[in-house]
Amino acid sequence: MSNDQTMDLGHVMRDRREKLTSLRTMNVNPFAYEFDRTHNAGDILADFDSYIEKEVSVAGRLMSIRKMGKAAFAHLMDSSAKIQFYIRLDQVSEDEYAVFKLCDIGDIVGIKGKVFKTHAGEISILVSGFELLTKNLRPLPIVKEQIVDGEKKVFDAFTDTEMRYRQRYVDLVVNPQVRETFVARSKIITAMRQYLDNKGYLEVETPVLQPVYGGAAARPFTTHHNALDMTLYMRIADELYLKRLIVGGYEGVYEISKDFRNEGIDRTHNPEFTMMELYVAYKDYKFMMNLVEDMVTFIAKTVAGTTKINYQGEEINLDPPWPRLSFFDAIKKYTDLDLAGMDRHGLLQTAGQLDVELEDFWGNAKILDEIFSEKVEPHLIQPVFICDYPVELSPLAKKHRDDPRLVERFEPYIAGREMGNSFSELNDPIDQRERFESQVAMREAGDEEAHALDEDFIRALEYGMPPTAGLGMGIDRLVMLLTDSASIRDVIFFPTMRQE
RNA sequence: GAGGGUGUAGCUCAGCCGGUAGAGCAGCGGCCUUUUAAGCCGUCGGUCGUGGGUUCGAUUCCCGCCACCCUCACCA
Repeated sequence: MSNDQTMDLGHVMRDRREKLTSLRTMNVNPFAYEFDRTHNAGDILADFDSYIEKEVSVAGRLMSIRKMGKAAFAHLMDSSAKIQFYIRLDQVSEDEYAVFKLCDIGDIVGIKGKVFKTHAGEISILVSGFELLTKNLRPLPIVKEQIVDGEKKVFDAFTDTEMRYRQRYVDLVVNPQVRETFVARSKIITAMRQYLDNKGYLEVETPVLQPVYGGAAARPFTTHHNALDMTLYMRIADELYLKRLIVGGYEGVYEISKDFRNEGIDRTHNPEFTMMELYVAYKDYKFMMNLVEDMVTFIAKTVAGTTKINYQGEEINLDPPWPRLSFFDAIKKYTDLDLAGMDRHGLLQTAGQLDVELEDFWGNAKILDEIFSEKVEPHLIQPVFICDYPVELSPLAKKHRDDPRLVERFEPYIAGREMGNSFSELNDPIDQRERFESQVAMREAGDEEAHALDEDFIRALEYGMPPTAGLGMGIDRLVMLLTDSASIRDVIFFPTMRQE
C-alpha cells in the first residue's frame, strides 16, 4: 500500500483508515460480501402509494448526511435514483447506529425499513436495519443541491474536465446527467442494432488487426505480432473485409466496432471511435439514403421520443425526407461558383479567391474537398444528403451511371457535421486496381493518408461481388447529436488522454 | 503542429501591482430524534502544477517544462 498517497490527501484519508480499524474492532467487515435488496430507489419514488408503510430494503452510495445527534437524515443513490432515509437511535440497535455514525459520504450501505413521507413531503425510508457494505476511503467531491421553485440548483458541481475524463467513475457518481448520456448511448446502439436486425441483416465481426489497412483515408496505428514476426495495423475501417463477405454470399452484413486512426484529437475526433458499417447486396446508394433517414428517425424516436431535437442551441428536424444536393450544386449554392469540370488552374485560382489554403501535393479532388469543407459544411445544419462526389476522392465507390467524373456516393450532414459515408460499391476489379494505383501514386507524392493497394481484396472482387450499397456511420457523432453533447469526449467513457 | 487561456485545501473558488495564503462545502470534536445547500460552537487542513531565474524575500514578476481547455491546422 502506498502510504505516500494517503499522506497526499492529508488527514481525511488517514481518518477513514482509522475508521476501518474501529469498524473491525466492532466486528463489522467494512467490505461486505453481499446484501439482499428488495427494491430500487426509483421503484419506490415512482409509486409511493403502493409502497407506503411497506418494508423495503435498498442499497446504494451515501450522497448526503444530516446528523442530529440521536437521529439523522441521509440520501443514498442506486443506479435508478436517490432516496432519503431517516435513521433514529430508537429504531435500530446501538451497534447499528454506531456503525452509521462512522459512515461518510461515498460509503455504500444497505438499509431496511418502512416507506413514509416526511413533514416536508419527501418520500423516505424509516430505517430499522442498517449495514455498511463498502467503506469509502477517498473523499468524493461534495455536490450539494437545492430545490428552488421546482428547479434544481447545484452547488460546487464537479466540473474540472480533466478530472472528469481521467476519473470518469467519479464523474458518473456525482454528475447524474453524465450517467444519462451514456445510458442514451447504449440505447442508441441497441436501437440501431434492432433496426438492422429487423431488416434481416447479419451482424458480423471482422479483424481489428490487419496486415494491410484500408477502407478509408487515414494514418493507422502500427503494431507487431511476435510469433509471426509481422507488422500489423489496427483497422481504420471495416469496409474491405465486409465486402469480402458480400463476395462470399451474404446479402446484408453489418458490424458495429471500434476503428483506430492515428490522427489529431479534438472535440469531434478520438483516436479510437465507434463505427457502424453496413453492406447490402443488389442495392445502390439511393437505397442507402432512404435507409439512413429511416434508421436515424427510428433511433431518435426510440431514444428521445421525438424527431425534433435541439443540438447546441440549434433546432434540428430529423423528419424525412432529407433534401439531396449534389456536391457541385452545394458549392454553387454557398459560393455562387460552378466548379464542375474546372481545370487545375481554375481551381487554384478559385481557392485563392475564397481564401482556402492548400498543400502542394494535393490533387484537384482534394482541393475541391477543402473548398467544400470550408465554404459549405458549416451551413449544413438541417439534415441533408450531399451526393455525387468527384471520383478521385472515392477510390472504393462506383462511377456515377450518368457522369464518369463522379461517383455514386453520399454523405449525410447534420449540424454541420459529416455523420456518415455511403456509396454504390465499386465491384469492377479492373477499375478498382486502377483506383488503388492512383492512390499509390498520391501516396508517393506525399499524401500519407492515401489508400494502400490490397491485392487480396482485388482477388475477391475478381470472383464477383454483386451490386452492393455500403454505408459507414460514426456512432459517437450520432450520440453527440442525440444527447446534445459538444465534445466527443462527453460520449466516450474513457477518452484518450496523455498519461498522467 | 501554431496561437490564446487555465492550474491555489478533498471539491468549488477568492487573493497576491513581491513580504511564504483565505472563504464556503467536506473532515475532526461538542450540542442537537422530521432534516434537506440542516443549524450553532470549536478545530484540523496547503512544499499556491513543476523546474529554473531576478530579488534581502516569489504563490505573485520573467523563462523553460507538464497537464487540461478553447481557436486554427489535419482527419470521421
